[in-house]
Amino acid sequence: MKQKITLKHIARELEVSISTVSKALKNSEEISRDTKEKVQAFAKLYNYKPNNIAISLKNKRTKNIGVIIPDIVHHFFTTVFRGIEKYADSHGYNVIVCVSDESFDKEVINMEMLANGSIDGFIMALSAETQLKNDFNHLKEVTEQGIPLVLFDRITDEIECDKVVIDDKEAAYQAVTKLINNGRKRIALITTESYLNVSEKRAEGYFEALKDNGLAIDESLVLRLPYQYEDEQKSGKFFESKEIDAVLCVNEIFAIRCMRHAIKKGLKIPEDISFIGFTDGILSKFANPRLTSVAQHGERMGEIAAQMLIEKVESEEENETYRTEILKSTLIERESTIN
Amino acid sequence: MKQKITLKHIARELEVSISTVSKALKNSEEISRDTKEKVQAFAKLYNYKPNNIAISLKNKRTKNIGVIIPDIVHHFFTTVFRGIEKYADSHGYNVIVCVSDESFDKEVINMEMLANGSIDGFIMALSAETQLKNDFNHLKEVTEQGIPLVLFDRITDEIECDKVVIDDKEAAYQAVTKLINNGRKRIALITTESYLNVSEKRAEGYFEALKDNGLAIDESLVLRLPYQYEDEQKSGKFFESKEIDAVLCVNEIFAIRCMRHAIKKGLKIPEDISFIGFTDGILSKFANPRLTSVAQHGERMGEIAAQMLIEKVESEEENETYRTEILKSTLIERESTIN
DNA sequence: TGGTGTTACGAAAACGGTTTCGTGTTAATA
DNA sequence: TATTAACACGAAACCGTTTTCGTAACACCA
Repeated sequence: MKQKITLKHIARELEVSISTVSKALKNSEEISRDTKEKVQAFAKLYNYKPNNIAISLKNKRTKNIGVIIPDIVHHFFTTVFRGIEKYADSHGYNVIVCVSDESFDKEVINMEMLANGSIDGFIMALSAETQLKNDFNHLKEVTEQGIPLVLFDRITDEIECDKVVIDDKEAAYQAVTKLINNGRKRIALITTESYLNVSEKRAEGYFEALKDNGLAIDESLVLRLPYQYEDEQKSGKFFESKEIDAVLCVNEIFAIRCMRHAIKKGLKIPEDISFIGFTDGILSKFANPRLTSVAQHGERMGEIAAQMLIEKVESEEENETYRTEILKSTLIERESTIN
Repeated sequence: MKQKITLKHIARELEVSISTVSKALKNSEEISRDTKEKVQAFAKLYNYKPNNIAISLKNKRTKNIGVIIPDIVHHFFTTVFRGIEKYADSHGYNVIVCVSDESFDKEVINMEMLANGSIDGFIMALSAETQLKNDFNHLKEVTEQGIPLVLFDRITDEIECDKVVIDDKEAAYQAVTKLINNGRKRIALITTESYLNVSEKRAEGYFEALKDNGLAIDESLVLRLPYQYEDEQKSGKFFESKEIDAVLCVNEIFAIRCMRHAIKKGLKIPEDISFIGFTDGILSKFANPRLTSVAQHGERMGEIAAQMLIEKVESEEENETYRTEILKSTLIERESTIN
């Protein structure tokens, strides 16, 4: 087993001091040509690479970013993660991921773990439970310690920090407006049961668009489903019993499932009933019919989050100004709506 | 900004030595009841948490696992990752993810980066480019340094280390056999162009099943597509020109796309033509018709990989025995085949 | 010859912990 | 009373770096 070589080894071997080796490797002016060449040659020969941990301890900078997300088998989060990783990697940072599993406790534990020196800053999307409990002390503690934090998608107003979101309300508004312009009158909203910031925003946009276009708000056209629903009974009944000519779903899975119900009922998509989903993921693209969907530009979101974080991490002064970046979403029109 | 408190602070405040504080916090026998209580109370009050980096440096153990995968926006890898994260988390380990983006160079750079002290071991799936180049020096270097390595899914025989795979060949064999038992005679294989270990194995199983069942091997029924293909021309033509009654696809995207071609051609699934895909992901489940697919049990795979790695990391002796775990895959039958 | 300035290097502190070993104080024992 | 053991703690080394500061050796100049 080849042992990793350290400054100490080089120093001993070349009969110079550790400081000399360290300086020689950094091409310091202090060291003579001869010595530098000797040291550098030796280091290259034995493939010396400084120990990251030691450097982290010394510099009090780890070059690690902590990412905490509710789930990883989830297209949108994965997309954001890719953006984060991409930006981080190209700027010399590594990414440590923790999955909160929508659990408040796991979120807290993971944060505390990472906050003890493992990372230089956090990027996170709140777990459903955290949003429900409305308890953000763990975030507060971290920011009070001066650890930069960037929130994305699932955010809260209670914490002052940088944030990146998409214009959920606006996106829903536009989507519903489009449906109305296509002549749709009875537009359903399929949303989540549990309290999620984003779902609420989308619902707001839905209601506002109806109102602004002079359509009555009919609460019976709003269906709330469990976030991870497997049981199709509830949505099945909904489709059987209602007369609907368009549907806005807050995610693509809801949309795909509901399209099935519609097809089973004998409805033609998009002629009899139109569908628009959120999260323009793999399902929207490959569904049959292909689903018109609100693209959230997750990768861009991740890049922006990473950029915001790294800027804060690397800025010397404690900049107490935070910004919230609002990304424009895009409606990707496909076969489930009339063009 | 609340500064993080260290042993030194506590020692100064309580007018004892750093060693005493350290021992008191670990409930050492050496320290008197009084002192221990005093120190522990103080530590709790100021919410003292040891610095991970310092501990890592001292122990030469980071409690971090490095995971290098070709892509993260990819259902199977994500699933494996979830298994890894889950097991790691429950055993006190954090996970650092790097994405190789199917690039050899990125894989090498990321590995070297992490190998300098950041992690205790690696779990990885090789990039396509690495498999093509057949260059595994970076893996060799790492293992020679005594850093444990577990390979999953995209593996190589050139490196001695723990491995986890599914029985790709067997799975393909079973799938094709099933199609044959359903009376299918002209079974196509849609696979990848680039060299991927797994695709080759699946092709082997396909051929062997045909042979064992007395069906002629017709190379014109094998279609090779670029890994990330967007252009549907090639597969479109293939379906137009061939008489086929069943298709085995090495991933679900290929399957979904090809089902579209078949439907467009006026074929009925599964009556006229059956489809089986690999990677039982979200697409298989929600496709229309739902796709019969080989479940690779990614999460289980990740758990096993993590378990193997952590065992190696924590075992004192340099155990030079490696094992290859072969997971059984499962054929999930849905609407795209006849039951 | 004494003073000054370079040059080239080493000692040591620091980052924040853990751990070994030495030692002063007290109490028990011969 | 002298010896010994137990107790409770501190000093210091160590992990692998970086960086500040001190200084030996030499050259140069007046």
